[in-house]
Amino acid sequence: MGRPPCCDENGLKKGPWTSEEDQKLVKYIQKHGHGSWRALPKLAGINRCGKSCRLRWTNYLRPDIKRGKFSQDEEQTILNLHAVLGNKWSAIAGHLPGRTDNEIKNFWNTHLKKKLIQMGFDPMTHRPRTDIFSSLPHLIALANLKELVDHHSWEEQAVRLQAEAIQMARVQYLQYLLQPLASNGTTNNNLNSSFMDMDSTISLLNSLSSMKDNFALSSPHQLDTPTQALGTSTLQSVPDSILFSHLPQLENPCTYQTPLNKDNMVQANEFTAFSQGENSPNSPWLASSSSTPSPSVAPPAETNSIDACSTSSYGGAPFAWPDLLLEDPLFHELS
DNA sequence: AACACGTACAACCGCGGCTAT
DNA sequence: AATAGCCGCGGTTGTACGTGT
Repeated sequence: MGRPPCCDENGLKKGPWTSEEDQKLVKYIQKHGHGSWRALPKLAGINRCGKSCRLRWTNYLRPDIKRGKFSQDEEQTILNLHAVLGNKWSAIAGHLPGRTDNEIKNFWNTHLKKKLIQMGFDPMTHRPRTDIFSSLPHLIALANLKELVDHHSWEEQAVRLQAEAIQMARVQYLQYLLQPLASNGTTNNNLNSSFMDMDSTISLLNSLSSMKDNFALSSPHQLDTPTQALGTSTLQSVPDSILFSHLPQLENPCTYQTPLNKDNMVQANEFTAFSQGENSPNSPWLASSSSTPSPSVAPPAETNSIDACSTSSYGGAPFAWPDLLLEDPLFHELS
């Protein structure tokens, strides 16, 4: 429709509010209520647009606003709600009395988002990230831990880290190769893509766990999936040069799109605990961890659909390699 | 002390939903 | 049914303040 912005009128003030303007606004609303925001500025004697007045009132001047730092409980609630609702700040604010959507949004962008990223989680999906660069802090932490225990040399660590990075790249590339499978003519794309993500995650976990145990780079995992069909040991045969030449093609490799299915929950929780580096009592991803009961929010729809799935098949759909995969030279090297 | 850089947060902008005409 | 206008929301920007060099 292209309605012009309400603040187009010339002569209306913008920018920071003065205490005088605040007083006028508070006084007017206390006496008359805000009524029509568009009409309010004139009636209150404020040289601003109604939108600006509404924002100032709802985000700053409202008497029921709780100022000050967010408590641990509030932080936990925001994390929980964001995992379910996403960036629905007003909906999240509805569960936090006295907090405005703007305040929560700012708190998220300046604190919580960074916190999640530092912990190796995708702040949008709340799931572990597997792309190499976002995982580097974990790899380094892992190497440092190992060093403390075993007193191995820096050179050994470097070799180990390099090997681990290559291993992760392999997993990532495999995930990239398998992406078309998840959307290749079957009826339940969400279901299939969840298998892809889970398998890659488990392969990655196995790789890291194995390294932790004996510096071996991988161990085969007993899952009846295409990932297993290729096998992590087969992955070891991928030449690094080919591998890294493919990496720039990866599109958003860190995103996990679907929840884990219930049959894989044990592995999923292990991975969650592992990824966090410690069993944080405040973990938003562990069901029993919250110190306060989570608000009753309906789970996302796809969570329910996953309940019906099984780890032993792809919903019964006949399996075939997609053309995109068959055309890839690396696929032929792998198989 | 001066500067650069990072952080926090208030405020603005533009879009879309809803409602009245 | 189409249009116009209001309101609320989410994304982005601007700026004050803090910290490190």
